[in-house]
Amino acid sequence: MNIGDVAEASGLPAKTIRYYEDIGLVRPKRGQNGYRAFSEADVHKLAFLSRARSLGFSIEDCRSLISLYEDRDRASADVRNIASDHLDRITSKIAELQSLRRTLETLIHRCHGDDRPDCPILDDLSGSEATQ
Amino acid sequence: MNIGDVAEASGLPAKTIRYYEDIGLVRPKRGQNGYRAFSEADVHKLAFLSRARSLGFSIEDCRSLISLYEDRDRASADVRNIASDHLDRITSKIAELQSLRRTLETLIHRCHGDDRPDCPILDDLSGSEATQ
DNA sequence: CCTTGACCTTCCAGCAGCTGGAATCCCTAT
DNA sequence: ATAGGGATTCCAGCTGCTGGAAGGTCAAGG
Repeated sequence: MNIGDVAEASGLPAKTIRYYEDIGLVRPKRGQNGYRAFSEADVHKLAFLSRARSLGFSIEDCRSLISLYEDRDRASADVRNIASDHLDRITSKIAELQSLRRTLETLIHRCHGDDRPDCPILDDLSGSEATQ
Repeated sequence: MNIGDVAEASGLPAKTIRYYEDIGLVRPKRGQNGYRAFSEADVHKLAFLSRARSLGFSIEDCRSLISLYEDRDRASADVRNIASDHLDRITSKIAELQSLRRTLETLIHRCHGDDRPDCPILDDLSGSEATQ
């Protein structure tokens, strides 16, 4: 299977697949013409990567997940730990963004948003203590 | 004022301040010794940047915000638009992360997390349709 | 006067995870 | 023979810094 077909099958751009080869996530064979020749297992792995990346796992997480996937003697706890850590990071990111959102909402709410220069948003940014 | 003092005063690392000069956000003068010589206005601007960045505004947003800040004839609507767009981006990012979080929570919840290899998380990633 | 140490300078490289583009090669069909 | 649609490599760039090397500067102490 050539890279274009694999791209279609896995949902990843060809560029990304080449990149994944670069960093050692997949190791397709090569034909006589120098083209990458992907096996079904390669395609499956790339689909796995596509799904894991879409769930926000880092490349390094993906590396670990794949090696666990390929290890028939794995402990599911190892997988769960990776996922839990990831979940924790997402949870704190959400909290952080929600805090930003609250602040921004307050500032935007206070600003008239008309053609006059008076602006509580800029006041806040410039450190004027005009809170209220 | 030397860069170290400004770093302290603005809350930005010296490296970052140099970087901001590189990309034209500040333009401190230079002393005979080649050291950057920051004015009070520079320090104020850097504090502004520090605050704006901590609110998640992009560098390009900051550029716009600063030019609005320095424009006495600005319309507060322009400021508010930048902030609103930013807020929208944050809001959709939050939604995206929350959706990820729900998925991950479900998967993690289903996984025993013991020393056996059986793992619904990997099943999901590998595309097995074992939903349930 | 010399040294030490804390500062400052520039420049180059690297982080994550791709993505775009150029130059070139290969394969198939007409 | 040629045209097109693949494929290949390699280099650069995105965001926003950050670390590190190699060197210049300054103030204080011996």
